[in-house]
Amino acid sequence: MSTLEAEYRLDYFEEEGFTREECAGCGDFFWTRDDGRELCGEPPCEEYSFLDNAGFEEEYSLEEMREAFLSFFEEHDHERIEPYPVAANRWRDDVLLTQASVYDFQPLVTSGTTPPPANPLCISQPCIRMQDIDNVGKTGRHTMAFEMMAHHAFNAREDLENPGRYAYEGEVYWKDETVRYCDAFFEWMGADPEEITYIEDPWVGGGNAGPAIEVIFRGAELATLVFMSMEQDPEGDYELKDGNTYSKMDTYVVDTGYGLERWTWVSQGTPTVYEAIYPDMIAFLKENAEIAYTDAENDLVHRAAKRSGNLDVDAVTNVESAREDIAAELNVDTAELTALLGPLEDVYAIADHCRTLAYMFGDGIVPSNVRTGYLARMVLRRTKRLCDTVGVDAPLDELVDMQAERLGYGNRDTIRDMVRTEVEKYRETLDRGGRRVRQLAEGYAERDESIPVEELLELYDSHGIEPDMVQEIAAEVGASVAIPEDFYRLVAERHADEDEAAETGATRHDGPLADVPATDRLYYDDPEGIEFEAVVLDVLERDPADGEDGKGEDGGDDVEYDVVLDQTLFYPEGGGQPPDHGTLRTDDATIPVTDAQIREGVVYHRTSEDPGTGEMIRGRIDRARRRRLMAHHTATHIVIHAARQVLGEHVRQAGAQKGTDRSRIDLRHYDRISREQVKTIERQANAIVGRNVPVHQEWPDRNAAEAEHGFDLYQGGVPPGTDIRLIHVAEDVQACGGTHVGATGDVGAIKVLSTERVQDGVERLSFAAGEAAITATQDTEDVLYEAAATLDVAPEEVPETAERFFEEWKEQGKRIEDLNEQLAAARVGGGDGEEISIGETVAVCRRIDSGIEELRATANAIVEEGEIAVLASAAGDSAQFVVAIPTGVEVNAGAVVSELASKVGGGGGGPPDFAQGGGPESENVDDALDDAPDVLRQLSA
RNA sequence: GGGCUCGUAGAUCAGUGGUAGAUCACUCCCUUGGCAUGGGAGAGGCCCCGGGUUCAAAUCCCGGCGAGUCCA
Repeated sequence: MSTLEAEYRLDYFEEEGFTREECAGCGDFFWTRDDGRELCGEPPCEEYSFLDNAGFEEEYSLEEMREAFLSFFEEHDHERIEPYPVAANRWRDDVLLTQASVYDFQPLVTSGTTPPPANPLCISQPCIRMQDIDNVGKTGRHTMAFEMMAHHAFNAREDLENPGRYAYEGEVYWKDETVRYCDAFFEWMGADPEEITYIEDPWVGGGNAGPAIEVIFRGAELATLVFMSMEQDPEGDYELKDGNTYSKMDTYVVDTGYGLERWTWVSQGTPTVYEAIYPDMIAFLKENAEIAYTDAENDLVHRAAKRSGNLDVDAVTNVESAREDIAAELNVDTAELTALLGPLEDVYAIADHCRTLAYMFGDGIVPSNVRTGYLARMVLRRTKRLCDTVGVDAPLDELVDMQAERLGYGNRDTIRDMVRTEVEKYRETLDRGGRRVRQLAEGYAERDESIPVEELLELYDSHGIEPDMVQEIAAEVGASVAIPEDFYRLVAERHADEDEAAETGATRHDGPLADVPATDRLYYDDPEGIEFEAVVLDVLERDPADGEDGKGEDGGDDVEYDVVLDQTLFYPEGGGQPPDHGTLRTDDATIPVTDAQIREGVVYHRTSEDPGTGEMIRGRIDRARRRRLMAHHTATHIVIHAARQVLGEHVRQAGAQKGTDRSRIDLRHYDRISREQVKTIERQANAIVGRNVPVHQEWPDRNAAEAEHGFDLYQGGVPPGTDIRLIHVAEDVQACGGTHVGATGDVGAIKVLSTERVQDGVERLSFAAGEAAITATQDTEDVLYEAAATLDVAPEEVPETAERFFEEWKEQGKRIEDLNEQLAAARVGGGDGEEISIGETVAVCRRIDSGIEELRATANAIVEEGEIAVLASAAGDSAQFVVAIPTGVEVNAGAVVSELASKVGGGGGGPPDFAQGGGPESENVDDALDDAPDVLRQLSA
């Protein structure tokens, strides 16, 4: 086993006269030019010493600092790269948000699968870290949004047998040069090199590891230099701090991070980072919230802020107790300090959160109740609450726009629209929640109970109502409530036993793998091709147990095969496009292909017969099926393009499935799609079809393609590789591996069939293309014609007629009710039936074979006369009874009904004055009714 | 992706298997010179849709549609 100590003995340190010291405070090893130095320089061993004592030659704004860094590295042979979106889930599915510059290059570049956009490169990457959200504003140095400036180099070992297997070759630079660049940048900025310390701090994360160095200057960690060079390996020689063993990789990556905000702050030496990075916005917010301090207060705030900046946040988890310590140190009352600092902290947080929101919405995140959309919603609501608390009355969309403008986003109108929509939704949630809580709290107040914790959890979990809000409203109506300390832990407990759903793999091929070269796929060069010749390279028998649970039309136990060819026209399932079907013909047989899957470049053709390895076959694909699939695939691109034109550029594909009869795409959008919008989308889509422009493909270098078309290329995921396939449909360009028609006119027609809200923020559009569009339209028309025939009117009269019928139906219902009452009144006193005396009351026992409504009405009428009603019916399949008792008569109607109903094999009940019941044996109704007088007498006794 | 909650008059909501309700809004009448108001009467419901259980479903069960919310 080996530790990483040797990894830090750099020639550069040697040449520059550095010495290795052990920190007297924390015991970490560090490198310094100052050989008398005992402490590593990082809090808590030392305090920030740049506050009111700027560390560089000049003060820099955020923009100036970014430019200084990037141009410095540009001058030193790095290529400047445009930042990636903050929504990292647009190119990787293991994380939601971009949290570091290296995220941009994971996993495809760091693994060597795909070349980097430049090598070496420098970048300033916007990042969002939600973990620190509670500290933002309070500690003086935490921000949720930040830019990580970085220089990266991607290296591959030079002694590899097969260097061509990685997308980059050889070493660009490694540890010595990295530290040299960092050191040089400090010097260029005018920092005193004696003050810099390089702390040894091995890095481990996500299955990778390597030596790493923290760069400390005046108490602040200004950079981290990570040398990603190892991967987890049970056989590995290096045991690292996570207890796992690691071994060296073939590729190794320089991963650095220089916090733009920190550097800007240190250059200015302001008490908090926020004042250094958003001076204008903070001034605006302070004025808007009418925060003004006297000189004495200002001085106190200033001194407190300096102390906050010095807090070690790892050690101080509780902001409250930290505040007490500061108050004690400054010799002021804690409450007074809180009252003074609270609004300021809120203002800081608002500025930071608005920047976060600008990044999120600017990079195309749409608010929703899942994934990144949910995070955006949480941040937005939190920000809105902060604004309300501190008294900022400027509309939130305006505040976010201030940051969006500063960040140079071009879609500011959409951003504002999304913020406004979200604020409105939040307001509705608060209204709804407020009413619910008020009602609930009043109930508990009346019973003089306090609101239980379970209720609080329910309010939060199911209705999004924060405990604070419950407390506020409870206080108004005089109900008590205790919020437990560990409230959010209890929430987490509620969600503890939810199981994760398994991810569906990229391919459904689950059989054994063939050891053959990648299949030559002919469908890209010959999209119209139907027939081809090929050699059978391998035939793999499938385990019947692996089969698709007997769904195959061929029946249960038949053996199935995966046939591997040297080349094929069969399109394997992928990118939401189903596989081709067709046949393989040998000299003696024509074998149907029912599925085609691809795995590691090899296409597997599913058959129920073995064509024989080594045989020459003629393949033929099902032309009609393929044409329909191609039409739907091209139509998908057209519909997305049209939807973006109609709904906005933020619209992106969140999933798609093509079919032969209909296809669907899920679109990220922050509102329901109206009928009018659907019509416009349909019109625009068909206009593209009508223009009949050629659909063409190209295979450009991915980085060139990204530079030209941006990240919106990847509607359906990011493909690996150096070159990517682009499909141009009119003005629309997408990275796509599917098959397409030759020109938009070949799509024929596009008909949107339905919209459905699949999640908040995701709308599903179903549509049909070509022949299928005609069929779908005909189906819809059939429905209309059928309805028209039933109503015996012309189709165009259907809506009006349906409305009239509905109105008449309602009228008639009322009329029937009315007549029932009249009929009931007329029945009273007259007619057949038995009238008997129960004590001093007359009881009417009568059979009326009609509906229950009529029975009830009649019973009511009889009761009004002061008489007991016992009515029976055997009109339907079953017997029904209604018993009504006038007030003042001591007979329980429920008991009577129950007794009578038992004679027809059923039951019944109801309130003592009016009960109903019945049973299935309608032939016994008369017998039961005959017994009624006895029953009444018995029960009145 | 998963969990939870909700869907009843135009609006807000009661209604735990037995005759569909309240408040506001609406219409009309009375009170007043007019307004605020006060008094009275009335109209307004496929109880989201479809199945199931039951003598009986707004109510219980299953499915769908619509809305909200929390978690990763």
